[in-house]
Amino acid sequence: MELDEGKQKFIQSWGTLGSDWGINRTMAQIHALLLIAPESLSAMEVKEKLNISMGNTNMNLRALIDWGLVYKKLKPGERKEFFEAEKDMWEIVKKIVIQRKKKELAPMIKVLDEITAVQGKCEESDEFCKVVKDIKLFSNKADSILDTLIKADSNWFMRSFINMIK
Amino acid sequence: MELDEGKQKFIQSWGTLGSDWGINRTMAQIHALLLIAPESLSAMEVKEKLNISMGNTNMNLRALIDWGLVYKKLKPGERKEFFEAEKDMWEIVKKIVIQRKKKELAPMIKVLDEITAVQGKCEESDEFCKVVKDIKLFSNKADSILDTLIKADSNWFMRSFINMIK
DNA sequence: TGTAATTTTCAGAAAATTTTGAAAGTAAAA
DNA sequence: TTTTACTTTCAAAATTTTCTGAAAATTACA
Repeated sequence: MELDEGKQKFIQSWGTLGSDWGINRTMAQIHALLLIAPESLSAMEVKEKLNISMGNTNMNLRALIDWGLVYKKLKPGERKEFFEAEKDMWEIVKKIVIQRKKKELAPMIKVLDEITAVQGKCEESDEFCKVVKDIKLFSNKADSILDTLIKADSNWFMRSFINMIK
Repeated sequence: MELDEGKQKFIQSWGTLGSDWGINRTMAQIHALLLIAPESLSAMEVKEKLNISMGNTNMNLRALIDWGLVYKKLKPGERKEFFEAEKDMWEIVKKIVIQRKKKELAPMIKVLDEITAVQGKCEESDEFCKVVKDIKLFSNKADSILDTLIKADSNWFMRSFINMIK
C-alpha cells in the first residue's frame, strides 16, 4: 500500500465510523482530511480533494465548527478562509461527548422526569415503574460520569482507567 | 399525564434514542414495549401495539434476539412464540457495547493496522503518521477498557466510577 | 398425510437523510 | 461604485435506510 492509498483509506474509514456516530459521512470525511493535512485548507481545497459540492462542503464545515472539531483560520494577506482540525484526540472525544450528551442523553432524562411525575399512579408491581426507575438511575449516573469526563484531562482519565482495570 | 400516555411517551423516546445509537427506531420501540410489558408478548401482540407490519416486527425481533436484548420464550400449550426483554440495565448496556464494539471499533482498528504497515514510508514530520499513531493509541485503549467493562459486573463498575469521580 | 397457524423472506414502496447546483448574499479590492 | 472572489442558503434530486405486503417456508396438530 502506498502512502496516498493509506490516506484515502483513512478518510473513508473515518467517514464510516462517523456515520455510526451521528456525524454524517461527509462531515467525518472532512474532519479526517483536515486531521491529516499538514496545513490548513481552504473550502475549495476540501471540496476538490473530496469531490463534493461547494454547498455540502460549506454546510459540513460549519457543522464541524459548531461541534468545536474544526477551527477557522485567517491567513494574513489571503482573502479566503482556511480550516484546521482539532488534533488532540482527547479533545476530539470530549467535544463529541458534549454534543451527543446534549442531543441524546438530555432529552431522554427530560422525558424520564416527565414520566416520573406520573409515577404516583403506579402500582408497586407495575413493570413500567420499575423500568423507568432503573433507567433514570442509570441515565443520571451516566450524566454525571460524562460531566466528570468532560471536565477531566486526558492524563487523569487514563490514570483512572488504568487503576480501574488492574 | 395518564399512565398510558407515559408509556407511549417512553416507547417513543426509547425509539429516538435507539436511532441515535445505531439501533433502528422500530427495533428500539419493540425493545421498549417489551421492557415495560409485565408479561412476555407474542409477535402479533407487538405488531398490533406498535401498528407495524408483521415483516417489520419479525425482522426486528430477530435483530433484538441477535443482540441478546430479547429472549424467545415458549409457553407450554401455546403454539406461538413469546418474547421477553432483558431488563437488567447493566446487561442491556453491556450487550449494546458488545455489538457496537464489533461493528465500529473493530473495523477501525483493523484499518489502522493496515495503514500502520505503510508507516515505514512516513517522514517523521508527516501529519498523517502522527494522527494515525494517536488514534491507534486511543482506539486500543478504548478497546481494552470496553473489554474490561464487558467482563465487569454492575457494582464493580459503579464502585470504580464513584472512586474516579470523587 | 393434509390443513391451518405461525414465522420468515424479500422485492418494491415509502420515508428519511444527504447532496447538489444554482441563485443570493457579502465583503475586499480596484 | 463596480467588479470580483468567496461564502451561504435552500429547493429539488439522489441516495440510503426502513417498512410493507404478499408469497414462501416451517411447524404443530388432526
